[in-house]
Amino acid sequence: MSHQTVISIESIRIACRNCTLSSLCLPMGLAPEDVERLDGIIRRTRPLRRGDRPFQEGERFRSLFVVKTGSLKTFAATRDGSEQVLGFHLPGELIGLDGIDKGVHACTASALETSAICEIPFGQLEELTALIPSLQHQMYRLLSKEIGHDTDMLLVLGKKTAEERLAAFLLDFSQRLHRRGLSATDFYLSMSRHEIGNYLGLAVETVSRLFTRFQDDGLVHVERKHIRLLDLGALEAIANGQGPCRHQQQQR
Amino acid sequence: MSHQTVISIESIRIACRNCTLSSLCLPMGLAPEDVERLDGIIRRTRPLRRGDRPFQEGERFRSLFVVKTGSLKTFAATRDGSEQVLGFHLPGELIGLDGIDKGVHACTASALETSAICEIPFGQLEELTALIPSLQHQMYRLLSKEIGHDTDMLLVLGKKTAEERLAAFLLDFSQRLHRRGLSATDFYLSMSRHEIGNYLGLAVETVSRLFTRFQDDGLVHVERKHIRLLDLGALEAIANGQGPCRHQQQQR
DNA sequence: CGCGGAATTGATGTGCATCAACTCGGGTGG
DNA sequence: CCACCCGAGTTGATGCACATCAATTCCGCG
Repeated sequence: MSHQTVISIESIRIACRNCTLSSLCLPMGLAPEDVERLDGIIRRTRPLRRGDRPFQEGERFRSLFVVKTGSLKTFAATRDGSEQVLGFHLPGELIGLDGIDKGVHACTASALETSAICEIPFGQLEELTALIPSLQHQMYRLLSKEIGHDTDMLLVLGKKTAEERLAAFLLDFSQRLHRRGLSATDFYLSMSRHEIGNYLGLAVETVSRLFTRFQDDGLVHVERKHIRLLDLGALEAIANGQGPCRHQQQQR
Repeated sequence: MSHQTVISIESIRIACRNCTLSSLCLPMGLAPEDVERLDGIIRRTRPLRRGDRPFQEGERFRSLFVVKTGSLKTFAATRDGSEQVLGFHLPGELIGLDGIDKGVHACTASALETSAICEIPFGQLEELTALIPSLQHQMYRLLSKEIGHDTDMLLVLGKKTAEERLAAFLLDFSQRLHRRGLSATDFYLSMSRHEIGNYLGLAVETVSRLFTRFQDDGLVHVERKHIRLLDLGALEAIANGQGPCRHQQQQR
């Protein structure tokens, strides 16, 4: 038991470096000693259980967080009581960026399953980025990437039909998993149908119906949270609005 | 005539400083000599006429742009031929941020009217931010602010009804104008109804109908592009989903 | 003055939300 | 270990908000 614990702590250390590496360093190529310095300011936090919240909307912003294992969602409360799911976050992804501006977290993060995250105190990160140009560039890129993803979502919510949205969602998820070395066609969705619907601006029932329709059409195999994508090409066609059931393109 | 030209060039110089000041420096308080250095890398560009495009989707990313006068829209093409308006940009606002990540502009900017903008070569800006911590912080804040605005829009597109969207749009516009020292209740919309509808995920006809309905209800006065907001409180109530015509809150 | 795109207004259709009933699965306690 | 229970998910029936289609009107511009 204690033997296992030692192993697991060590593996977390490694995972922590790896994940920092993958999201902050890898794409730009950071010098090893700089990786060391970055690693020096990262704090390990205790593992999260389903529903645990590393930060909440309105809380003072102090740190960014990197997902190490598991998955989280972020959401914001609307003034009328309900909430909008803003994103689902997989290992290697950075969350909390929207808190930098006002110094207050603009959304809440919640673990969808047992997960591990790293905390990066933002003040220290800023000092470091001023010293390491490539790290600064990487930070700009990450923030910009987040903007790009959000504008993609604007397009989805503003222009796409229900089935286009779900197809786009499945493909996005698939690609992000694939980038982390996991299967692009066989995975588990850690979030509920309700959360998917909320994220996509659809009712739960619509999401459910679409899953069955996609399955009937042989595009996917659905078994509760276990998803297998059977026809990526057809899903892409649907996501891009070239699916079967469009009479003609809506021009709003 | 030549006298006028001299005056106008001088006033552009001043406007250029002012606008840089307002969007990049003012909120953080930058030392005067640093403002000078920032000003040193900013390039004036020739004035834009309606439809001119400072940058286009797919083009190599080199610079950010600050709106000095007038207004622009940004939009992205969807794979099926239509386009999604991503935002409208007023004096003092920074555009092009979404190009940093991939080094390629992710959207196209287009002037809605005769406008003036400044170009900020991003490479030089990066060098400068590494030297001036408060400027670096300001850049992080600006990028984060953009993310925050996008997530606000996600909420609008994902959860709100047509009238909530238009009310939210008018209020957002009003507040942004007010922050630049203009009237919050009396202004001109430089974009067409079609562009508003596209931005809000609505058909032109719906936008038009809502304008007349709001006018009939005494909330606004509409005269083509000239808008006067008559009841900010009621508009806010509508934008927040507490408007009159909701039977009960939808819980998707 | 007359043309053409933008905006408005009305009539009709439909995609998806909503309401409702039922099934499934997994966790709990007896 | 099984019966129960409760939330998650599915499926069907209905309604409505908004898109779409169509017909004017309005305004800017040549």
